[in-house]
Amino acid sequence: MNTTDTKYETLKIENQLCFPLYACSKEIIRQYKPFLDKIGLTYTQYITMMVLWENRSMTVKELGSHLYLDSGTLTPLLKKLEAKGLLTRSRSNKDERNLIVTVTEEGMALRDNALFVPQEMAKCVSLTPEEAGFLYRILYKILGQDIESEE
Amino acid sequence: MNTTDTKYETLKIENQLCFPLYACSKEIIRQYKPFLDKIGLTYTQYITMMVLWENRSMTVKELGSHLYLDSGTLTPLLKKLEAKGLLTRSRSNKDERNLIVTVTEEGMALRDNALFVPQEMAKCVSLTPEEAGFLYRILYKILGQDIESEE
DNA sequence: CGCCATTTAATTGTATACAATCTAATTGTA
DNA sequence: TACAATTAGATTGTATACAATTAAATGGCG
Repeated sequence: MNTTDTKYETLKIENQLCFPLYACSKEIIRQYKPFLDKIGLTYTQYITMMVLWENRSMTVKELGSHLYLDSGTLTPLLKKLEAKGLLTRSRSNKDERNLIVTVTEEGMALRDNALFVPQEMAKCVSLTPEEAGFLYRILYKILGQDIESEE
Repeated sequence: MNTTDTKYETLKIENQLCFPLYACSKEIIRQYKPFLDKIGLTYTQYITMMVLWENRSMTVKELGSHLYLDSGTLTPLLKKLEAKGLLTRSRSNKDERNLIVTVTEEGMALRDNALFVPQEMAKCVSLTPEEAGFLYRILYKILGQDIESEE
C-alpha cells in the first residue's frame, strides 16, 4: 500500500459506517412498499400511525420527538392523513400553540389491517435473534448519544 | 399483559428494527451537515464524490449500483456537481446509451479538503471497535441479502 | 437486413426531509 | 401589567428518493 492509498483510506465509502446505514434503511423501506401499498400508507405515514395507534392523541411536537421529524415534514404529512380520514387536527384549548393530533375510529380500524405488515417484513430480513438484538441495541445507543448531544 | 397488548405487539415502533435504522441514518447525516457545508456538498453529493474519487470515471449505472440510487436521483445531482465544476458528463462513444461521469482536476482537488470530514465524524459517534465492526458486518449482510433477492 | 426486446438515461409526478423564517400564543419578569 | 424572550406550528426553499414512463441506442434473431 502506497502513501496515496493510506492518505485517502478514510474517504473510501467501504470504510464508512454511515453509508451502509443509509443504504440499508432505504432498501428496507423499499421492501415495505408493496405491503404498505395495500393499506394505502407510505413508510413515513406508517410509522406515524404506529406511534398514534399507541398514544391515540398527541401534539405535533410529541409526535416529532418520537419520530425524529419536525413540523416541516409532519405538517403536510398529517394533513394527508387527515384527508384520508385517519386522524383529526385541532388546536389545544389550554395552549393554542399546540396542535393535537387524534386518531379517528377509522384510523384505529386500520390497525388490524396493518397487522400483516410486520409479519411479512419479518420474512424479508433474516437475521439471527442475536444479530437483531445487537443491532437494535447499538442503533439506540447511537440515537441516545445523539439526543444527549442536542440537549 | 392483556390480549390487546399481545395482539398489537408487533406494531409497536419500539419493536421495529427498521425505525432505528431509519432514524440513525438521518441523525448521522444531519451531523455531517456542518462539516459538509465547509466543502459545499450535501451528503448525497459527498458519497457520490467518494465513489468517483476512487474510480475517477464511471457510468451513471455503475455509480447507481454502488450508491443504491437510480437515474431519477442521480441525473439532477450529477448536473449540480457538473455545474460546480467537479465532474464532466459525456456519452460513451462505444455505447451512446451510457453516460460517462468523470471527475475533473478540481473535483480531485476537493478530495484533500474533504479529508477532515471523516476525522470529525469519527469523534461524533463513539462506538467501540467491536461494536463498529459488528454493525458494519450486519448492515452489509442485510444489503447482501437485498442484492441477492433482486437479481 | 428488419424489427422487436432490452438497456440506459432522462423526465414526470409524488412524497419526504430539513434548514431557515414567519406568525401567533404563552411565559417570565421587571 | 407591559414587553421581551421563548415556544409550537406553518411556510418557504432546496435537495433528495423512487416509481413509472419516455426516448434513444443496442442487441438478438428470423
